[in-house]
Amino acid sequence: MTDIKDILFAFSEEIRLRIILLLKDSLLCVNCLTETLSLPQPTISRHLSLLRRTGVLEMTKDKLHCYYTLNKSDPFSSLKKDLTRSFYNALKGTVPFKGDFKRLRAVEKNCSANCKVHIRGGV
Amino acid sequence: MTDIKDILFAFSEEIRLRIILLLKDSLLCVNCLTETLSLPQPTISRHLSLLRRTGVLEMTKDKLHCYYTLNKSDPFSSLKKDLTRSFYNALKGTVPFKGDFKRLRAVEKNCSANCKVHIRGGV
DNA sequence: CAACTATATTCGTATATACGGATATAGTCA
DNA sequence: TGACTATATCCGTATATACGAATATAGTTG
Repeated sequence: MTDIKDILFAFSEEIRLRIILLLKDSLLCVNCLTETLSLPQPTISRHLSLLRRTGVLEMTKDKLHCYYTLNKSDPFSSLKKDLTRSFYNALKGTVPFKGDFKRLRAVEKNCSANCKVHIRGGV
Repeated sequence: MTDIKDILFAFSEEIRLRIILLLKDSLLCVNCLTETLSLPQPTISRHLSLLRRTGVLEMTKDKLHCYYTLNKSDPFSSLKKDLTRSFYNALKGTVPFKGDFKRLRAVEKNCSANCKVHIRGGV
């Protein structure tokens, strides 16, 4: 049921875009995202929930942890992939995104869950 | 001064996206856009003004008419180009965009200004 | 069962946005 | 100059959005 308005909305907020780009080649738990972005956990959860409703992300549960990653199989997935790649290429070296990637590397070292960063073959 | 938030905002509204895609390979006056989209003229002007402030569009005046087209020379232009192309490829065949292109062809025939549609070498 | 961890949701508030209608500006032409 | 055309801006209103703090849910472990 995702329509173009939902996609526009999903990609139109900086925090959501930071989340999308962090998940571009990774599978991360909510806690890693929260720490990487240094934002309140409810804020992250709210955005994750919206991105999931919109079909941008998908989530899998494993025991206590909820892992989020890009949803690769939905009607508009090629547009979402394009947008993700476009934003990634344009922004990976800029504030605040560059810092996000750097912080993620530190955060995931202390993570007790099974997050995976830098998955090959991402968008 | 355009920053990423402005770009996100500019591309996040359906009417604005319709305008952007109509201007992808064209140079159009406000009136042609208004008629093509069948929306009140102030609505179109407001969105055009925002898109210009954000650096997505540029405008040139010629006598009575204001012509809008994509702004090809600004800091984030490659991102904007990418986004435009991504949206165009994904949406050109869908409602309401497909109808917009069709209506534009009819509208520009009766246009007394010097609009140019389907410029080669667009984004 | 109790304490703990991970995540989601609710609630109230402040702010932002879009819209239509009316109006303003400004150039053109008879 | 007066009528006309093209476009921009103002204004009030209705709606939507984000946020933080508090709270709820739910699985895990001692």
